[in-house]
Amino acid sequence: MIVEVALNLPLRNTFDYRWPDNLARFPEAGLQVLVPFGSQKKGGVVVGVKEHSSFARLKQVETLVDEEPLFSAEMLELTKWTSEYYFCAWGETLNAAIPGGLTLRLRTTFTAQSNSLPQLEKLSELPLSLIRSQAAWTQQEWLKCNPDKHDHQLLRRWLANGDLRTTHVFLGQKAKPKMERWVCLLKPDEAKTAVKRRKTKRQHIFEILKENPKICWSDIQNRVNAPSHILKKLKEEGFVDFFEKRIYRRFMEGGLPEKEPFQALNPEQKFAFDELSDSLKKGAYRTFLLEGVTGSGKTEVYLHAVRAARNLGKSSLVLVPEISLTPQLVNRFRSRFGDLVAVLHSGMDDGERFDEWSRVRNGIATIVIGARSAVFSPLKNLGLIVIDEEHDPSYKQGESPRYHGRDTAIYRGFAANATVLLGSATPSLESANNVNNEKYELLRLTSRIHQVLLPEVKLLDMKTVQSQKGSPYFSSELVESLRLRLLKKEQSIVFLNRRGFAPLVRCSKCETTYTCPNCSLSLVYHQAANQVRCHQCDFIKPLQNRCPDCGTDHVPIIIGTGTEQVEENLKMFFPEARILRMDRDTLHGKHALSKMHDRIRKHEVDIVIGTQLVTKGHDFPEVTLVGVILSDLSLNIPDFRASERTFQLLTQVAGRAGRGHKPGKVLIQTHNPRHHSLLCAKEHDTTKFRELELERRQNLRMPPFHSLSLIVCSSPREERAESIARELAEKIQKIFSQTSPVSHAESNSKAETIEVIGPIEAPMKKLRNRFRWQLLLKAENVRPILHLLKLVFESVPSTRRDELIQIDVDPHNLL
DNA sequence: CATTGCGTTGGT
DNA sequence: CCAACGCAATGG
Repeated sequence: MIVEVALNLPLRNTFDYRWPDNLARFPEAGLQVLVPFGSQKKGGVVVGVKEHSSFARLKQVETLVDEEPLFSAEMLELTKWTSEYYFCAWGETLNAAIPGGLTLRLRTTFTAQSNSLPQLEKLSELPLSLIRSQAAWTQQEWLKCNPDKHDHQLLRRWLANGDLRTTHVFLGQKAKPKMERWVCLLKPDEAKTAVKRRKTKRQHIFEILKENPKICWSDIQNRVNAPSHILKKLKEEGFVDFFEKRIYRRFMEGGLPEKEPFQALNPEQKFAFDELSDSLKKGAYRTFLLEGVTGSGKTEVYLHAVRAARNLGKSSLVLVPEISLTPQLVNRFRSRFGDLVAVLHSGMDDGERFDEWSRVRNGIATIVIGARSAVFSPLKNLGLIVIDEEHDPSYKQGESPRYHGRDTAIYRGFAANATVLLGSATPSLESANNVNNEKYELLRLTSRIHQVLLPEVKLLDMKTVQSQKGSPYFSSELVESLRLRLLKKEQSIVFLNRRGFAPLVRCSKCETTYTCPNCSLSLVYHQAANQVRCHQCDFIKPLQNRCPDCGTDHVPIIIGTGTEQVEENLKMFFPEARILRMDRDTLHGKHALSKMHDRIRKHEVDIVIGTQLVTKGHDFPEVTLVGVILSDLSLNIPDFRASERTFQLLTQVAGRAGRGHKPGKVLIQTHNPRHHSLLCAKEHDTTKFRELELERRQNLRMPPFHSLSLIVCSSPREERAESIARELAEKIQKIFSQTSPVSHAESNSKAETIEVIGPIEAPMKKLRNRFRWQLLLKAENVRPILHLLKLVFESVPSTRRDELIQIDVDPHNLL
């Protein structure tokens, strides 16, 4: 038999291998295997089994990793669709679909072929001592010695001359099932040697076993001191037997939360639920968009829908943006469904994630709640998919495979005849448009539960409003409102979507702003560390009183503001207030975010200042004021989605105000008080915003009315990035002209026309020392674009080792 | 992506 | 003359 294997490489094709007889089982699609590849070995997944191959000389599969397929037919189909739609290698998607701990690990070892390697003494110190001490060493050990350029050169020469050989050893997977040893009683101790006054340990063990005929080894050890040799003896004598039992590591602290009853639904929730329940019963694919303001009880609808699916014997998948995946949310599900819930997110370690994933695969857990990649979780008999905060940009993966979690989930739902429920207070325009097109059905929750009113929103025009003494970034009205909340012992949130102290640093002499040496970006000043940092790469430099450009000693000028500075200002205005800054710089450790949420809920802080992090997470009932500083930041980004993003951020953060019984107030400081994003956010008018923005998008010929794909060419050399992009553009033009007159006429029908924008320099011209040029493809439909991409990349354009062509279908970041 | 082989350059 | 490097192809 011959198998087709998909490898985790950016290659469009699969590779055929012979299936040797000595493997433990017959070939089957979905099995994970280790195969020889060129002079190396690679992990891969069997995606097809066949009898003939068009290749004459086939190598054979080397190792079968597990006797059970890692992927079901359904998952193979879903990952295949994902890689075709997002134009990436199947193997890459397969790799993204499994928990990281299951990726196959290989070790490369170098072995010296003779006692003396030529020119050994030329090595630098550390590598030399390594090689002197051992004749074989691993690549890891070698890299640990920090070999320099010449050391690498020498190594390569040895390999070329045959002085050194490399071998690749298969190490298996990092994550392994955790086993526990159990003891079970086979027969009671006949010889009742109860002569002695004190119980022997042996008798004690028998007593325990009499109570619990099957018990964990460590439980016995906890109750009887050091019984391991006694237990071994008992086994030899045939009284007991040992067996191994798999245990599942859990990320959640503590046990299960207390069981909580389902809340009664209000009429709107009930209507939405009935629709969902109806659809679940019919078992045909349908997608609903549940639009409901913050606090309108969307989660309760999700919970009821999950229960309805469960009552039908169906499993449920709940997708949530990474940062809203807090214990509060998870506990709401766990308090209703207990251990049927599996949680998958990036904060877990490999073992935990592997175990949660295994619980899903083994059918122990039938409800998954997780971030983007959970869309690939191995649920069987899927009935319901919920995508919470459907509009959230974090659903789009920034690196290959560049899939959109929501759109992939919808495809999965379609393929599985499931009911899909998208939830948001501020639906994406894509989804809004799909409602208009009748692809989705709209469900609405218009009132906040407990009759809480929507907060009053006020726009403060920073051009006319009086600003606070001491800080040009605060209006006196915001400061006074904050003061009032402090007096009333109520909480406030100040939102500013920029971290650090100040976004610009300038030399007072030559007036140049400090820029990142690796990226075309300004360096951001961070006061706590007295450093300037690049927010795109890892560049960090202490701030010195010497200009890096002109070299003169001077005091740098700091321009603009960030969360760090706002925190400092607030401390100055309100020395006695308890202030919490919440941004990526204050977030340390895996439970940091939920700890901060806890502190806010316990009213241990008065004012929270933060970036987007404060817009998510769960309700803080005591917050009655939200202030937004520089609300125009997201508006000024040169991206067609800037106004959508701004509207969503403002609505989201405004929704933080007034969730308890006290009415909330929102103050938005802006320089664009007439912009529709701000005006609609002020009026809580998502419908109007949608209408205006959809019209704008139609005029711009942008999504959701047109489909985009972005091709980014990057190289350390600027002219190469440009020439690759130009080469691609030429190739595209050639394909356009080659299309035969007939099909060209067809393709000239409006729906098939593809517009090529570029090649142009990317807005962020340089990133991490790579220059970037881009091409944007635009058409009314994705299909012709995908077809074109296929033709263009049929023959791979020649790129060098350090050059890249990245393709992003439905891009969400055009910078 | 990593490796390999080939043709060029460049220095001895 | 070989070594070093850039470049393109290849992997089953």
